[in-house]
Amino acid sequence: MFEIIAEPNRRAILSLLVSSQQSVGEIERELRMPQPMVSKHLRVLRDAGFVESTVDAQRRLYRLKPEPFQEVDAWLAPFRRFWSVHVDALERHLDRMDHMDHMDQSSTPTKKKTRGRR
Amino acid sequence: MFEIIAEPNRRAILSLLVSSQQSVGEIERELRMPQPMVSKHLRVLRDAGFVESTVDAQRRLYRLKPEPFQEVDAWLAPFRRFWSVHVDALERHLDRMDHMDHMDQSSTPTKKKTRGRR
DNA sequence: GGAGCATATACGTGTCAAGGGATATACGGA
DNA sequence: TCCGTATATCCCTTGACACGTATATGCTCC
Repeated sequence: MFEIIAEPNRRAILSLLVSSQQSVGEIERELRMPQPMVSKHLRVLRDAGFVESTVDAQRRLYRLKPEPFQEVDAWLAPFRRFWSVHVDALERHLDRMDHMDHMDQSSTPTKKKTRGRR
Repeated sequence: MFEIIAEPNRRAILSLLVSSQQSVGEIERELRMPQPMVSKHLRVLRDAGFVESTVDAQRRLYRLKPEPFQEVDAWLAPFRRFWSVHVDALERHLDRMDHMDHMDQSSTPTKKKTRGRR
């Protein structure tokens, strides 16, 4: 699944499809990519469940499917917990600096603090 | 960046480091992976900013860095909007079925609805 | 039914990176 | 200073995949 989105052209195609469904020809024009390459990448994306297609005469319209993205999100979850801990630590650190600023009135013009409290 | 996490062994290493920092030898043992391979993957991860290391005598302790994960999360953001729309659509669909259940008291024992409202 | 467009597949080629093993570097202890 | 441990780097081979070109399939309209 990660191998799929590791390919830049495939990510470009996915980004295109966020706004709305597109035909192969539209993708080909917008990404300036030879048509067989578009079709092949779409094939990979479809096999991996990232997109699905419907037939409209000779055209095929491709649109996103949510499931794989949710899986990526699920993989990311543990790390998200980890990095928010770090953001909290940073916040605490900055809070301490705020306190030091309050105690030290000599006002050496350091960093401005424009953070809001939760 | 996606190429980095596309490699299964590297994802395994990252998952290991979620709980706490680890030395190369510990990773080697837990993942049953030859040591040069561990070092090489760690090198890639470090160059990409996913991990950082500190020296402890002959040991090197590796721990996660949050930034690249936040970038992955940022990339995922537009798609998250997209898939929550779909979840909402599903919710609306199920809500409609709820209404139909209420209107139709013939109570054909279909799916139980155990969803909560937000 | 034939022409033309839209899309898919087949094949050949080059590149790049993972894996394995051997070896180098660095540090701590006797 | 010598040895053992811990980690990093080097070399080589192999496989996978992206890309380009050529060709096949399928549909619409005249």
